Amino acid sequence: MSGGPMNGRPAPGADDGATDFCRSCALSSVCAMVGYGKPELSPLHGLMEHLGPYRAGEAVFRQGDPFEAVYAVRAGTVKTRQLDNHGREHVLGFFLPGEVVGLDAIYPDRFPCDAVALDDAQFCRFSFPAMSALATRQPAVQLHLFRLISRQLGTAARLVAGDHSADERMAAFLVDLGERYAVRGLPGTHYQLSMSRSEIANYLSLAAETVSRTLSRFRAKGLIRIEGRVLHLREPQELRELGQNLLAA
Amino acid sequence: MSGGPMNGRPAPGADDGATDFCRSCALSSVCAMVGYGKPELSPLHGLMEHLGPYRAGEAVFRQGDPFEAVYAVRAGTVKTRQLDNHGREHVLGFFLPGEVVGLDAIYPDRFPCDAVALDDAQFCRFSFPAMSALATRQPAVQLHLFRLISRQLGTAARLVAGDHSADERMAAFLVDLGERYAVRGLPGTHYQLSMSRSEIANYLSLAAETVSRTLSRFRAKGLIRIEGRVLHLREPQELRELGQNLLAA
DNA sequence: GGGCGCGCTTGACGTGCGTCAAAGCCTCCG
DNA sequence: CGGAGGCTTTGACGCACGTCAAGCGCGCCC
Repeated sequence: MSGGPMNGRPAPGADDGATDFCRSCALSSVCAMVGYGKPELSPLHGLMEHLGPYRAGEAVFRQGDPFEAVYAVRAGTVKTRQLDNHGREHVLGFFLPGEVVGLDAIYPDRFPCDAVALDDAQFCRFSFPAMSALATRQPAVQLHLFRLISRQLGTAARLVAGDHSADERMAAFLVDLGERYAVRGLPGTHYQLSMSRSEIANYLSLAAETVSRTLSRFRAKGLIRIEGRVLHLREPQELRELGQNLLAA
Repeated sequence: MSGGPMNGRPAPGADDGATDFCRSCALSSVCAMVGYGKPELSPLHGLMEHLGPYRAGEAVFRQGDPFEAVYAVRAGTVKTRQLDNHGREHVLGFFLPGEVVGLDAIYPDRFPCDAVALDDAQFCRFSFPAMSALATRQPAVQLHLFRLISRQLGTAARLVAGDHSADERMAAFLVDLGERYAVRGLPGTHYQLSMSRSEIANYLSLAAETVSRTLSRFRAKGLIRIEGRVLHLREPQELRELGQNLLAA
């Protein structure tokens, strides 16, 4: 399953083999609700459309853009980032295939951050008005959306709470990424870090040098193995304990 | 206005004079929608009920409790906190009158944290199933709820992003509190800190000593004045600049 | 009223991580 | 194939903030 290549650019609404992938998407229930895979129905038209591919570095949306839709990652990886009034970048998060970007834009009605592809990436764009309308007719969809936003809120809160050492942060980051891949059916102990060290550092509020040192220390202890940008978690359990205060129960 | 005592324990659904206060509540539109203030309708029954008063230190809900309702602060102040697996407390947030606690419980369907009164406090408890049902019938309520959760998400994200000095954090904290009071129609430059120094410290990921020192320094610079637990912002603009990277635009 | 305890403040000291600097490695492009 | 520039690693050093400790003020309760 993990080896299945993503089809280049499937026709929207068609049963294109990507439904395999879609099963693990956070918005799959929305697509299912409107009859995805049954092209003859296809009320998906106007609700969802495919976007991309984007190249590494390209922006899907930008800070200040009016909010009209949320984006499910279909393939590749994205980061969200804000630029502060000194022009410094702050990485808010990384999003893997199956995850949803843009939920923090609902309130201000504008995107509070850029979303930038870290590698070749594709998206499913869900019109928010259309999805809201669907949600009023389908309580299950409404609840699903409530839960989706609430979940990100819980995650964010956990990260805010407490000052944590570089080791804790780094271990939690690696385990968290692994678990998020695992949820989508990919190997959770063997994955590609598509973000640079300094992006990781920025996200974790550390210096890039500290990230590098910490990884070296983890490697020396036999906790991980690194080959280029591919990461092996050799002692996931031990890493999990290191980062336990930052991780979900 | 700030001096007006809150009625002890008004009858649910009755127009009890608290409607004045209610105008500034984040869930006022929900109450308005079901005809609050028109006792003869009162479908509020089953949707909302009054809770309290609670004494300082009492818990409104606890980590692990099943999620059934969200709570709007009616009077007083609450903190939310988690206990990690070493038994250490992590303060997640403080909630003022008019603000809503418990939105992060929707996803896990359990409260991820305790909510503890910091002083005498009262609440409006909104049954979540009832509110969801209302939301499917009233798209405006649905949107309002989406926005409410999304707003907290944006706030949390801003706090996560970046490592900030004690001065930045502290200044942002004070200004933020002031602005939140101001939104509810209370003086934003002259308010009571109902939380202890160590609770502030915990929330900001600082040591209590650092909070104390930072406040002393602010006082020495003439930025604030402190009388007991009452705080005056004497140079709100300067404080705002100090903490600008942590504050909303 | 008097003593006890807790919260707050202030000082002295230690340390984790940021900063600066230099060197190795990979990629891309001429 | 070779050079340049960016990413990564590693070392040396300094600083902001945590930790430890002592003293103070206030409220609470006996």
